[in-house]
Amino acid sequence: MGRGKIEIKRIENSTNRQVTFSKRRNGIIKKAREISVLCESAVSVVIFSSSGKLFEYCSPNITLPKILEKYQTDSGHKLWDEKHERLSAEIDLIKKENDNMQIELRHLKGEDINSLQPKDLIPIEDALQNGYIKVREKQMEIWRQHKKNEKELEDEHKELTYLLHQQHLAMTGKFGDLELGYHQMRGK
Amino acid sequence: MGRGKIEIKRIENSTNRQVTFSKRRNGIIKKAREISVLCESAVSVVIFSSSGKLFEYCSPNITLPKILEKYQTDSGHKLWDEKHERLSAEIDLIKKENDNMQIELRHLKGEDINSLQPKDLIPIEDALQNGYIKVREKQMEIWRQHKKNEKELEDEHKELTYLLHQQHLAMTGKFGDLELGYHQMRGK
DNA sequence: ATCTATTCATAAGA
DNA sequence: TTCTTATGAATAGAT
Repeated sequence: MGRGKIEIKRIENSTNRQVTFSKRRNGIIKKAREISVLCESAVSVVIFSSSGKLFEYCSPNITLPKILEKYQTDSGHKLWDEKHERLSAEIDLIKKENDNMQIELRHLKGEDINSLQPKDLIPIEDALQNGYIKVREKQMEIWRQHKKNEKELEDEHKELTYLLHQQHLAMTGKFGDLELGYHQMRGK
Repeated sequence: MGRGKIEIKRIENSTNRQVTFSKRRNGIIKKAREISVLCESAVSVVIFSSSGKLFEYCSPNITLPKILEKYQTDSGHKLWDEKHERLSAEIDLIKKENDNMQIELRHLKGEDINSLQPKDLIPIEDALQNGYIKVREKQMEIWRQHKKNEKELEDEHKELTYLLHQQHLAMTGKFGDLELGYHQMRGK
C-alpha cells in the first residue's frame, strides 16, 4: 500500500521510521475506532513509539481499567502483580477468620446450634458458664468496691459530723462563757 | 475498501457484524504486528467482541503488564492502584468488623472486662444467660430424643423377645409332640 | 471459507 | 509536518 511494497522488518532510516510510525499509528487507531463502532466491541490500543512516547485508544463507554479487569478474568493472566494477590489473600484470610468468629459468636448466643452434636455443645456450655462466672465475679467486685466506698464515705461523714459537733460545742462553750461573762458584767 | 463504501455506525445485521468483526480484528492485529516490527514500538491491543470473546496482541519482547506499568507512569492514570486502594479499604473495613467481633467474643468469655462499666456488663450477662438457656434447651431436647429412642428400642426389643418366645413355645410344642410320639413308639 | 470489485491506507516524493 | 498520488492492502458483499 504505497508507492512500493515494503518488507515487514525494522525500517533502518530513522526519519522514515518515524513517519511510518506516525502514519500507521493513526491508521491503527482509526481502525480501532471503526471496529468498536461497527461491531460494538470494546477495544484498547496502547502504543509506545521507539522513543517512548505514549499513544492510546480506548472504546467509548468503557475504561482501560475495566477492559483490563475483564482481560484478567477472561485470560487468567495476572496483570496486577503480587501486591494485588497478597491483598486478596489477606482479605480471604480475614474473611475466613471473620466467619469463624461469627459462627462462634452465634453459637455462644445459642443461635444456629441445631446442627451441632452433643459433644460440640459441651465446650459452648462450658464457655458460657465460665464467661458468666467471670462477669458475675466482676460485677460482685464492682459491688464490693461500691459498698466499700459507701462505707468509707459514711465513716468519713460520721467523722466530719462528729468533728463539726465537737467544734460547735467548743464554740458554743466559748460564746457561752463570753455571754455569761457579759451578762455577769451587765448584771453586776 | 470493499464492494461498497460503508458508513461507520453499528452494523445491524448480526451475521454481517460478526463477519466484519472477524475480518477487521485480524486486520488490526496484523497492523499492530507490522508497526511493532517496522518501527520497533511496543504495542498492545485488547479487543472484546460484542459477545465478550477476548482477542489480544502484544509486541514480542515485552509483556502486557510491562506496557501497562509504563502506561501508568507515563500517563499518570491509575489502572490498578485504584483497585489496590479499594482492596485496602475493604481490608480495613473487615478488620474493624473483626476487631469488634473479637472484643464481643472476649467479653462473652469474660476476658478484658476490667475496663467495662457496670451498665456494659449487663447486656453481656444477659447474652450469656440467654445463650446458656438455649444451649441447655438444645441439650435437653437431644437428651429427650435420646431417651425416646431408647424407649422405642426397648419396647421393640420386648416385642421381639415376646415373639421369639411365642415362636419357641410353638416349635417346642411341635417337637415335643414328635419326640413324645417317637418315644411312645419306641417304648411300645 | 474463498473470491473479487472497491475502497482505503500508506510509501515515497515534494 | 503536511499534501499528493501511485500502489498495494484491506475488506464488503457475494458465493
